[in-house]
Amino acid sequence: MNPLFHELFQKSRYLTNEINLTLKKHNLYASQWTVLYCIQKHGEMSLTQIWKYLNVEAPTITRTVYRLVELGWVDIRPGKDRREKIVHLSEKASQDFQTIKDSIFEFENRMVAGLTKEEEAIFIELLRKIK
Amino acid sequence: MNPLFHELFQKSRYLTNEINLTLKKHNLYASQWTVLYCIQKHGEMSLTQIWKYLNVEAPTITRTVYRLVELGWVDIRPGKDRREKIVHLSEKASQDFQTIKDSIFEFENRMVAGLTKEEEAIFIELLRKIK
DNA sequence: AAAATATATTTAGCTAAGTAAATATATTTC
DNA sequence: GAAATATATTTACTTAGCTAAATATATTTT
Repeated sequence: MNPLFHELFQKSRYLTNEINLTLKKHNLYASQWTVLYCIQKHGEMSLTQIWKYLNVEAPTITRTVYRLVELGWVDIRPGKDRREKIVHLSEKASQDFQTIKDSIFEFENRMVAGLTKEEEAIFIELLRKIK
Repeated sequence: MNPLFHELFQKSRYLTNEINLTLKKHNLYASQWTVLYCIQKHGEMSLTQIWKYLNVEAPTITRTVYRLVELGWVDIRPGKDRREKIVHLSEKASQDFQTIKDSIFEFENRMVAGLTKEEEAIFIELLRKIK
């Protein structure tokens, strides 16, 4: 395999594992946090809005959101369109949000500490050229 | 989330999906191909050699290799150390290998067509700085 | 040689992605 | 307004990674 792809996949796996480790103290997994973050940013969202925004398939979001409901991080209410379900952060999630966001922020900064701001920009640019 | 991480995860997912699409005509999945490629390259390998080389956990390789046995891509024989299992390509896999390798090669080149060789090198270098 | 430790693999169970097809409700077309 | 089509969500099942703990065989220590 082209080393570029090999390295990219390895790093992606490494980073999700490290994020999971960081989130462990908050009893969250990476994908769960991604959904929480996305909902917090947009106020409240339907399932469809979430999966379209995150660019994953619908069943993935159904599953993750229902797990988040079970764990008490989000609540679901019906929308005006009776097909759709609107997801919003629970009281608990709203309270804990900033603390969790801070640990993730700290983690992310640690991971890119070896890159200058310019290199970060170049990296993203190159990443976008792979398609 | 830092856009760098967001883009990296998205691209990683996009690429595995595209590789799966490319491999579909050969009735293979990305991770199965990765294992086949690795075995072909090294002649034959024990399970431990495979997972250490690919940098994943042992149970992941156990599962993938046994699926490959079921599908007729690899065979397993005992090693001299009676704990270990040696995996090698089947007749079928050896025959089809070059064709599959060619489609993957074609796919990879298409994906990096937007980058110069120099940019590829820079990309890998930056990727390695994230840690 | 027996006990302790190490290594190779497996089992069980979790998150996380995917596809294909089913179900329920809305919207559009005839 | 009924039929056809579209949209939102769910269900069932697959690959693909992970951790923790079990099992079997080797190696080292005592």
